[in-house]
Amino acid sequence: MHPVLTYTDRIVRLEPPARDELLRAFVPQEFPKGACLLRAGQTSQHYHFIEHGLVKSSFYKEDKEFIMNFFKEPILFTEINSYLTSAPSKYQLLALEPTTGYRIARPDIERLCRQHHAIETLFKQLLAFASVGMMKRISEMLEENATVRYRLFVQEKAPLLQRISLGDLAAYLGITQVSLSRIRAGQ
Amino acid sequence: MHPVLTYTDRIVRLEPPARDELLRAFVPQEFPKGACLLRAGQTSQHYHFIEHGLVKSSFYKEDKEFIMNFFKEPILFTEINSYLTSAPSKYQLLALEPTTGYRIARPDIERLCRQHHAIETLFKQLLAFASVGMMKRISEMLEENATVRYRLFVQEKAPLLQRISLGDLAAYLGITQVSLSRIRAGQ
DNA sequence: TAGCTTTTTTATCATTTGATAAATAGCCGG
DNA sequence: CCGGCTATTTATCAAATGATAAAAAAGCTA
Repeated sequence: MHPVLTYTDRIVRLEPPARDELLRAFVPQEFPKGACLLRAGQTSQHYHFIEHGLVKSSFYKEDKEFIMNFFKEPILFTEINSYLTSAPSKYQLLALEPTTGYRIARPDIERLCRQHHAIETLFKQLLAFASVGMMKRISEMLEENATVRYRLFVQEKAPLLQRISLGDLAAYLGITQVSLSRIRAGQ
Repeated sequence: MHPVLTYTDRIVRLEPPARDELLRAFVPQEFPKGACLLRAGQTSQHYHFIEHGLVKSSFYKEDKEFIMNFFKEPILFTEINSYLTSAPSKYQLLALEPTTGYRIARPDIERLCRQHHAIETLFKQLLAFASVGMMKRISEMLEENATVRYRLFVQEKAPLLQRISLGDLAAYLGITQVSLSRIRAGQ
């Protein structure tokens, strides 16, 4: 089965016409390590499905990078803010590993959401997943200091930990890499 | 026109059958100041429409309160995490002012979302708004210190500022009330 | 208005995190 | 295997924030 359908089947059941039309709208994509799926300043016009690989969503503030999220296979995602508001993105999407997958353009998504109620349900569910994740993130940033947030990340995202640099982990935790090194050393 | 429809009309256009059925599912609600719309530990089973009033979503960590968000009229919202996962809520919803409005139960929402594509679109849009807001929040917490986050709040949410205590603002910013007082004093 | 409670401010000291620089370790291409 | 990158650690000092206590201000109610 097509990897996009393997993924969407676990979220919502699509009838054959919806499945077929959805698949026709997805275009294969391939990115070497370090390539940008979306540059800051561009508008997010696609959802991306990652079949293999890892992508980070990040932005820069005065030469310091901060990471909003990591997206690893299999996942269907986009830079939501720019996608929803049509504003230029503050964030870039950058492949941390050689990444392959597919993408679908917003006009196709909007048309398919209008034509097939179940596809609208699918994209609503994607927003629901994103909301749950962001709420957890905000909650942790409010109540836990960097040391605890680091431990939680290690506990809950152990497989991801093997694939990202400590610098990127620090940028995700919202601290400097030097601070993270200190935390790892145990004070 | 019914205040719920005045609100939803600005998000998505509903046809008369959908409008009527939607309205029939909303039940009037009234809360005095200090009342709980949802207690921590309960499962979030409703969306709430606030016609007049103000509600905070917050949780406690070792006697310290942290605030996830303020919801002021007019708004249709819920504690999303518990609503979506059916898990007991970590968060409470508490009226900061005498609050009036309506609520709609999850089984009704699910039925209406199945029956009326446009109602599904409406609730998808509510998730979209929530996502945009949370992304901005995460972004700010990563890149700005408490002083800047305070200034941004004052700039962007001036009307809300008049209606909440400094203690609640500190709990929203993720700092102690004493720290916020120091920030306001200007170092 | 007096007295009580709650909110906000001020002060002091401890802890966490940042900035910077330098040392060490790891990695990769020739 | 060497040399040069890049990533990570260590060290030092500064800045931001927390914890605690107490004072001052504001609000409420009898």
